Order: sequence, then structure tokens, then C-alpha cells
Amino acid sequence: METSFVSGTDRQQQILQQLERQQRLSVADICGTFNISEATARRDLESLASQGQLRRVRGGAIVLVQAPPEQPILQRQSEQTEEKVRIGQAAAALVQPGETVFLGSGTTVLEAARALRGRRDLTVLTNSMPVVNALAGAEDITIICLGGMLRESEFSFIGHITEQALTEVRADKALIGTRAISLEYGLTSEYLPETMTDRLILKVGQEIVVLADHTKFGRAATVRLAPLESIHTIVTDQQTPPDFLAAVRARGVQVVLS
Amino acid sequence: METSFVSGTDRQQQILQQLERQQRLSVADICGTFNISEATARRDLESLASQGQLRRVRGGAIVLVQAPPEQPILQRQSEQTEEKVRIGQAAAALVQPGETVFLGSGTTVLEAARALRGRRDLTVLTNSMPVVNALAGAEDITIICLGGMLRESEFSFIGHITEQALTEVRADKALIGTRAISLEYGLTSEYLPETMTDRLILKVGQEIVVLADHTKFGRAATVRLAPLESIHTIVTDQQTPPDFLAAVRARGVQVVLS
DNA sequence: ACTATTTGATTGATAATGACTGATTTAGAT
DNA sequence: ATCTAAATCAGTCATTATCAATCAAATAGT
Repeated sequence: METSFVSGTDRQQQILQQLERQQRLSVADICGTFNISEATARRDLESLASQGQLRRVRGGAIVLVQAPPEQPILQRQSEQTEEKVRIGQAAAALVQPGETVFLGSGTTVLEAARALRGRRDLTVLTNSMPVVNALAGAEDITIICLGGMLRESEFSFIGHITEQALTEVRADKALIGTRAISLEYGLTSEYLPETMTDRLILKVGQEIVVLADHTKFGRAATVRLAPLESIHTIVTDQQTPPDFLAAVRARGVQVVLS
Repeated sequence: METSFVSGTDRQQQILQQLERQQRLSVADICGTFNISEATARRDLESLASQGQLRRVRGGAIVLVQAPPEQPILQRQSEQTEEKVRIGQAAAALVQPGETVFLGSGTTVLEAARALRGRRDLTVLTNSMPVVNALAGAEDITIICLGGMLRESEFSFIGHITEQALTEVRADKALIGTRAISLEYGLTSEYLPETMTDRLILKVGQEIVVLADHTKFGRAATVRLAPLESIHTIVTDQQTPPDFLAAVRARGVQVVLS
């Protein structure tokens, strides 16, 4: 894994994240993963310790007893950025002029929204605030937002109002992201309230397009959202195992590689 | 991707977009992707940092911990900014902890939203995208957006879906802006579709608070929205003619000067 | 044609880094 | 318990990268 960073502050954030995962970190570990000298590693630890972010011990550092909660959304935003952009563009290419398309939440779908900016004669339905922001002001694109209660971690709208609004609309295509996709359980999710909303979303789209990079395949989360058969198209990247894609195709799902 | 010609602010928006995708950006990165000098790249970062859009670090920039997703720029913000900020703050001061407050569209109400950020134990209802953006990520504030069709000029949601959602909610107070206030015609507006939505908004709020700087008084637009009597409170600035305010008070409307 | 703004180059100043030093702590052996 | 060797540490210093400030050229706006 390439660990690129722009500054000491940035590196310190990453040190904190890694510490969160492993509970403890040695100075040598830090030197290795970031290619820095021991002196710098110690300075980073000293700085973080003085901010009360970690507990300094001889040889490294350990997490504090009550660690501050980590932020949910923004970390995984940086992961697989390249793929996500390409997947988003490939999915956007499926949308035809004149169509009504639903865009769900998640960073990959957001990339599709960005790719749709500049296209003409479209109606976009969404429950994602970043999608609205990305498309607001775009020429010749009608934006309909489903409202509801704002879920802070994803900046998406969910709940009763959202579901009510969903009964009023339909879409030619629905572009959605997912947490996990498996042959056995299909689409799964982790957050139940959002799942209820997502199920309705699957109903308003004539054609369901799932955007998922290779890290999502062969995994399953806790809540079952929909079986594979209810999906029409999957857009993914080249790194997804071909045998998995073959199995998906055998279930009647079209696969688009970006 | 040859982005040969972009204006300064446009480029800064793109910098924000890229930053949001990658979490971090080095000065060198920016120079490369936009073909600009380090000096300009730094100036852009400095400008964005002063707006609180990113966190400047040595060597580049990283995203804020609770970064609201990138949002479109609002034009015509500069008119009467001083007054609007003060009016917004005065109106926000009327809101009590535990209350549910509706925030309408318009720049003055947006200032009230900004003033409410940091307050605790609030539920905010709104049909304004900028308001959602301003409050997204705020601690202890529940945000419920009414969805609907996005009106580009105001970035507010109007139409059938909005009205449907309005039937599902109520609010202790409704803070709304207006185009014009006159003794004879009360609140008037110019855009009929929005007016339909606004009339419903007046019904969901127990107490109607109108935010209007002095330029709005004694004028009337084409569409009648509501008589003066349906307003409970007007928040305005010192420059509003006292005799006009006296007449307003005589009609049973409370006046707050900021 | 003129002015205001933006840009790029240059500068000295400042911060970050890595190598080095001697001091301190730890772990193991006696 | 005491000693010793290795590891870790805090401090200093030179080097490098980055920065803020300044100014002239280029560009946009009127």
C-alpha cells in the first residue's frame, strides 16, 4: 500500500488511524510505513501525545483508554478513488438523454453524478445531498430531491418522508452503490433504517444498476437488501475476479467493466 | 483531461472537488493538474482555507474533519450582507432549545441558519439546500429536508413533493424571507410555483417570523402570499422607516430590530 | 484605452527533516 | 542486587522544502 501524504499533520492523522486499528504502534513501525527517520517519528508521537491523542510509551505509543470516536464517512473516500471515478463514468454512460435516473448515496454514485454534469435533457432523482450539490446549477438537468431526515454519516436523506416521496416517483434507471455483494446473499447493507429506504428505491427504478468496485465482491454485511436477481446491471472495475463475474452473468445480470 | 482555461473561483471549486476525493492535496499536485505556478496554488489554498473550506497544512491541504460536501456557490451574496447577518442572528436568537424550526429559502434566512450552527437540541425543517449545507454535520441538530424539485435560482425545493412532505410536519417557528412587504398587500412574491409551496409553509409554523431588511418594506410584487395579520414577528434592521414599523405593530405584528 | 485583478518569478524567512550526539532506560547475565 | 549491553530517548545542527511578501508582467473588465 502506498502511503502518500502531504505534510506532517497529514501523516500524524494517518498514524492515529493506524494506531486505532492496531491498538499500539512502535517507532520502528512508523519509520517503516512512512519512510521517515526515527527522529521524525518521535516528533510526531510527541506532538500527538501533547494533544492528548495517544499515550506515549517507551518504544512507541498505545491508544488512550477512551479513544475519541473515528469519523465515519471521510476515510473510505480516499480509497480506490481511481476506480470509483472510472466506474462512475462508465455508469453515467449508460444513461440516455431524456431519461429519468435515480442516484443513490455513496461516493461511487457521486462520481457518476459528477460525470452526468454537462449532459443534457435529464431528470435526476436522488436522496443524496452531495449528488444534489454536485448537479445543482447544471444546465438542462432537472433535480428532484427526496428529502427526509439527514443521515450525517452519509449525508443522505432517509426515513418516513423519503419513503413517502418515493411512492410519488419512478425512474428509468436507478444507480446505487452497495456495501457488499455476494452470490449467496446478493446485496447486503449494515444500517437497517437506510435499508428500508433502499428497498423502496429498488422498486422505483425500472432498471437497477449497481456500482461496486472490486473490494465489495464476495462479501456480505448484516442486513439483506435484495437478491442478485433483482439487479439488472453491475458496473465494476477490472480487478474484480473474472470467475465471480461469470457467476454473476450466469444469474442473468449484465456486467460492465470500466 | 485538458482543463486549459478556468477562472480563479472555478479552479478553486475544482481544487475542492479533488481534495474531497483524495482527502489530501499537495501544492505540487495542484500546480501539475492546473498548470499554474506554486504562488497561485498557494493563493488558492489560502483563499479556500480562509473560507473554512479546507485545512491548510505545510505542503498542501487536507479535508476538514467534518467537511460538509462541496456545495455550489451562491451569487449575489454581497448585497446588504452586514444587515443580513445581523438580522439572521437576531432571528436565530428567538429560537429556543428543544424547538422545531422551519427555515425557508433566501440569503437572510441562510444567515439565521449559520447562526444556529453550534446551538444544541434543535430540529430544523427546511426546503433550502444552502440551509442543509450550512447545518450538515452540526452536533445535536436534526435536519429534515423537504425535498422536491430544485429551483436553480434559489437552490430551494418546491413543487408537489415538497407540499406533500409539508403535510407531514409541523414547526414551533417558521423563519422565512420575503421579496416584499407592504401594509396593503402583506407579503408578496414573484414566482407563482414557489408561492404555492410558501403558503403551505406558513401553515406548518405555529409562529411566523419574517426576516426582511429595510429594502423590502413598502414594496409589493405580483403574487399575494399572505396578509400582514398572518405574521407574528418581523425581524429587520435599523434603517427601516419607524412610521412603517409603527403601522406594522398596530396590526398586531411584533417587530424585532437587529 | 485605461484600470483592476490575476498571475508568475524572486526573495529572505521559516518550518520540517534526517543525521548525529550523549544521556537515559530497559533487559538479561552474573 | 549489580553490572553491562542494547535499545530508546532528547537535544543540537545542517540541509532541504515550503512559505509569505513583494513586484512586475499578463490578463480581464469597463
